[in-house]
Amino acid sequence: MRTRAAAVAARLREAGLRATAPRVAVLEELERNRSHPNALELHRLLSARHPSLSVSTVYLTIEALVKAGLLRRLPARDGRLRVDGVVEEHDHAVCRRCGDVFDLPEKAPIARSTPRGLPKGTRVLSARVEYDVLCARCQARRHIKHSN
Amino acid sequence: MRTRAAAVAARLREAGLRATAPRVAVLEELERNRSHPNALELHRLLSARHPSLSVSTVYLTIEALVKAGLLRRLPARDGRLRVDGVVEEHDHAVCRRCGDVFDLPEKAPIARSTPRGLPKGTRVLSARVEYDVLCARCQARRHIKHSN
DNA sequence: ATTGTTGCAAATCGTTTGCATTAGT
DNA sequence: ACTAATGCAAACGATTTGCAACAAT
Repeated sequence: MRTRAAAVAARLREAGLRATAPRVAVLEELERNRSHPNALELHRLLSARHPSLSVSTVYLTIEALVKAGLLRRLPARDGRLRVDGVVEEHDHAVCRRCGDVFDLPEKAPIARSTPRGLPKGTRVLSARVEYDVLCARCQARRHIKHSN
Repeated sequence: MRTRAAAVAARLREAGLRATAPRVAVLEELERNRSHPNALELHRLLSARHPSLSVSTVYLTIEALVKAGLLRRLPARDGRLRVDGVVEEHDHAVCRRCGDVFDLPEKAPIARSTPRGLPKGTRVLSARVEYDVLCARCQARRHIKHSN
C-alpha cells in the first residue's frame, strides 16, 4: 500500500498539516475499512503496525484531522468519541443495540430542508437522515448483551 | 406547581415506578423548559430546589425513566449523556457550535423510508432528520469559545 | 534550525458501582 | 413491614493536559 500512504500524505500537506506517521495511519485505516471506530478502538487497530503509538496521540490526531476537515466526529449514543472518514454529507444507519454505524451511499431526499418551528435567528447548515436499525448480527444475537 | 407535580407523580405510578422526589423533579424540569441537558447540567439545575440530590441519583433516575419509556437518551457530539423529555419520535436541530438541541414540532417526511445500501439483513426501526444549525446565540458570539 | 507533533504520565471529567440509610408503597 | 431508591464515597473508563524528546518542514 505504498501508493495509498503517499496519497494520504499528499492530502495532509494540501490541508496544511504535516504528514506524520500517526496521521497517515489513521486516515489509511479509515479508508481501508470504512468503519466508525472510537478513539480507543482506533488505537487498538493501529497498535499492531505502530507499536509506539500512544492513546493521547490518537486523540490529538483526531482533533487535528477534524479541524482540518479530513475527518468528522460522529454523535454517539454510548458516550464514546466515534469518527467518520467520509467527510461528504451522508446519511447514517445506527444499530440501536450495538451502536455500530453504517454509511449510506444514497442520500435520502428530505422534503423540508428548512424546518418549521426553529427559534428565530437559527441558521440551517445541513440536514441528514438517521435510521434506527437492528443490524444483522444483533438480530441473530438478540439475547446477548452489548459488546460495544 | 402543585398540579404539575401531582400529574407527573401519577405518570410515574402508571409506568410502574415509585414517585420519588428526584424522579418527579427530573420530569418536571424537562417539562418546564424542554431543554436537553446532560446529567450534570440536570444535577445543577435541580440542586437549588433539591440540595441533597446526588449526582449518582441523577444517573440512576435517568436510567430508570429511560427504561420506563418516560425519557429518551440523545446521541451527542460531545460525548455527554443528554436527555430528551419528549418521547414521541421527532426531528432535532443541533447547533454545530454549542451542541444545543432543539425539538422540531413537525416531522419532515423522508422520501425513502427503507434506504438502499444497508448490509443484508438489517432491519430499519425508525428514521428521523437531524439538522445541523447555528443557533441564534452562537451566530452573535461566533468568536466566543464553546460554553457547553 | 524551527516549530509542530509525539509519547509518557498524571490529571480531569463523566459515569458507574457498593453499600448502608431512607422513604414509597 | 417490605423493598426499592437514595446519597455518599470510591472505582472506573474515556479524554485531556503538561512537558521533554523527537521529527517534518
